[in-house]
Parts: sequence; structure tokens; C-alpha cells
Amino acid sequence: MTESAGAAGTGRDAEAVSRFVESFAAQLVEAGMQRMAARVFAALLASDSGAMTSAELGEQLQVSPAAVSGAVRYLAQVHMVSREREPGSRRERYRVHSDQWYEALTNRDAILKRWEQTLREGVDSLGATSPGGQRIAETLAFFEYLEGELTKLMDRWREHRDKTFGRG
Amino acid sequence: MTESAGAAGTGRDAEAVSRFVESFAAQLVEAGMQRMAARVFAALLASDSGAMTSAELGEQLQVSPAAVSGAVRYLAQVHMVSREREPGSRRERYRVHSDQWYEALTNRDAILKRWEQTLREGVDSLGATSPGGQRIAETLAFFEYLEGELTKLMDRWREHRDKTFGRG
DNA sequence: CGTTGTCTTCAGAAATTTGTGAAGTTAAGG
DNA sequence: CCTTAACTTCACAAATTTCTGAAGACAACG
Repeated sequence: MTESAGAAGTGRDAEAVSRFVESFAAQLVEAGMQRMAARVFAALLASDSGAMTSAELGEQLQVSPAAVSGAVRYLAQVHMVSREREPGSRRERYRVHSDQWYEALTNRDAILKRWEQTLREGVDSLGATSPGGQRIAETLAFFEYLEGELTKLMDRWREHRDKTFGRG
Repeated sequence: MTESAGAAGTGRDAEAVSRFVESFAAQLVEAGMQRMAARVFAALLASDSGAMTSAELGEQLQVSPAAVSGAVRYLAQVHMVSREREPGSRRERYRVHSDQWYEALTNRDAILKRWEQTLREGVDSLGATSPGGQRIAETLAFFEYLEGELTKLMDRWREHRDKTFGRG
């Protein structure tokens, strides 16, 4: 864990940070996230304070302000970062929360709801007694079950986390 | 639920089926799945027997055999369909199982494992005591917790499903 | 062992997505 | 108010993804 050239005095090994950011982002991309959004999110996750300005992000990731803007808009929409206006400044900071994954999963819940609606319509229009309708109904039942269980699971996680990491 | 022209005698409203297939596929695409894979999967889900041949899929979705081939290869890789050789024929059938989502989630588990590995490396190289390292460690803890809970959740689902739908 | 039906692979065309530079908008600070 | 820093929007270029037609491979059937 020695510091690479260029990171002198920062207390952080910029190269190690970048390596982590790029590998984790790549995996998020593989899972379906937009590339730039994934890179921004990973950079925030690895940052000291959990928050960075547009300029900082642009410099670390070597991209234009426009790219940062687009990525941040997406991440805010899916509740994976929040925006903060620095009081007495025209800069904005983008932040990951410690209960970030709680937020993200909660949002996932809304998506599940839309899926369920589509599945319900499918059951209706194919007929609940047709073989296809039955298969879709079982899928629907699974999602409904999952939705309820995920809520409980997240509650348990928060409790578990507080015990493990202290109120954070 | 009247039959549209062209579906006469099939006992299925082709237009209604297609409408469901395309809406559900669109939502899967939104969630990150490849378009053609999503359409094939939705078509199988809505089919009578839960299985279709390449030719049937090509005709219903109006795409080439090559496109079906690519989609099916992907779906098989992520365990969302299985392939069956029809005995005494050179045709293959592609099938969705009733415990399809169990399979899919189990596969998701493998992805989680890879994420965890990357996060562990991140904690190591940033240092477990650095602020960024701590944040990543908390993310790692969440995924580890999630992994264990998902396993239990899926077991409970199977039990719940058997009670609700009878042994499937 | 040749014929034929079925699936796969591959090169390339088409469509989509992604990121940039430049112009536009907003609000802080003088 | 005027200036200016910071973010956003937009049109376009580049890269990537997706699908097709054609050729190839494989296995069933005669």
C-alpha cells in the first residue's frame, strides 16, 4: 500500500482507488447499469468523505462535466446518490449515504410494483385458467411474496447493521 | 377476450399474447436484459406448454433463426431457460420451468459472490481503517448478509408455493 | 453414406447508446 | 444589475450493440 507518484500528500493511493473504482464499476455495468453512472457511483463509494463535486469527479474519471451531469441525474433518479447544495457556494456535492443500499432496494420495490401490474394484465387477458395464464400467475405470486419479504429483510438488515457498526 | 383474426382455432388470442409479451419484455429490458432475450423469455412464459421451438419463436416474434439462437444461448447461460432435444427429431425445444425464478435468483447469487470479492480487494487496497475502506466494508457486509438471507428466503418461497399451488 | 432439416457462426448493416464541445441557464458575489 | 462560476441541455460524432442473411456444422433418416 505505498503511494504512487502523483498521490503524494493526499494520504490516498490514487492508483489503488482507481483500480477499485474501475473494477467495481465494470461489474455494475455487467449487471445492467450505465457505464458512466457506475463509475461515478464507485468513485463516490471509495471517496474519503462519501461526497464529491462535479469537478472532482470529472478529474478523477477523466470525463467532461456533461458526462458527470448525465450520470448524476440518473443516479439521483434511482436514489443512489443525493445532491447537496453547499451553502454559500454555487457548487453542488453528490453524496452516497451509508444506508445507500437500503434506498436502492426500496426503489427496486417500485419497479417490482410495475412488473406486477403488467403480469396482472397478462393473467387477465390470457385468462386465469389457461396454462399460460397460470404460469404468469405463479410468477406474479412470486413477486408479491418477494416484495413483502424484502421489506422485512431490509428492516432486519438495519438492525443487524446498527449492532455491527454502531449507530451510523 | 374475443379471438383476433388469424388466431382462429388456436384457442388463444394471438394479439393479446403478443401485447403481454411485448410489455413484459420491455420492462425486462428496462431492468437491463438484452432485448431479444427478454422477448423470447416472455413468449415462453406466456406459451401454453411453457416450451417452444426455434421456428415457433421466430414466427411469433418475427425475427431470424440467428436472433433466436443468440437469445437462447444467453438465457441458457443465466439459467432462465433449459434446452430439450425432442427425442427422434432434430428440433430442440426451449423451456421455462415453474421454479424458474428460483433458478434465476440462485444464479444471481454467483454474481453477488464476484461482487463481494471485488469489494474485499477494495477494502484491502484502500485500508480497512480509511473512510473509503470503511464505507466499502459496510457495502460488503450488506451483500454478505443479503446472500445468506436470500437463500433462506428462497427456501421459504418454495414451501409457500407448494402450499398455495400444490406440488408443482 | 448421401440427403435434408435444424441450429450455429460470422461478417457486415442498422440502430442504439454514450460522451463531447459549445451554447444556454441559473444564482452567488460584488 | 453586472459578472462569473457552476451546472445543464443539445446536436453531433464515435463506439457499441443488435439483428440479418449466408455459409457452415451437425445429426436424423432413408
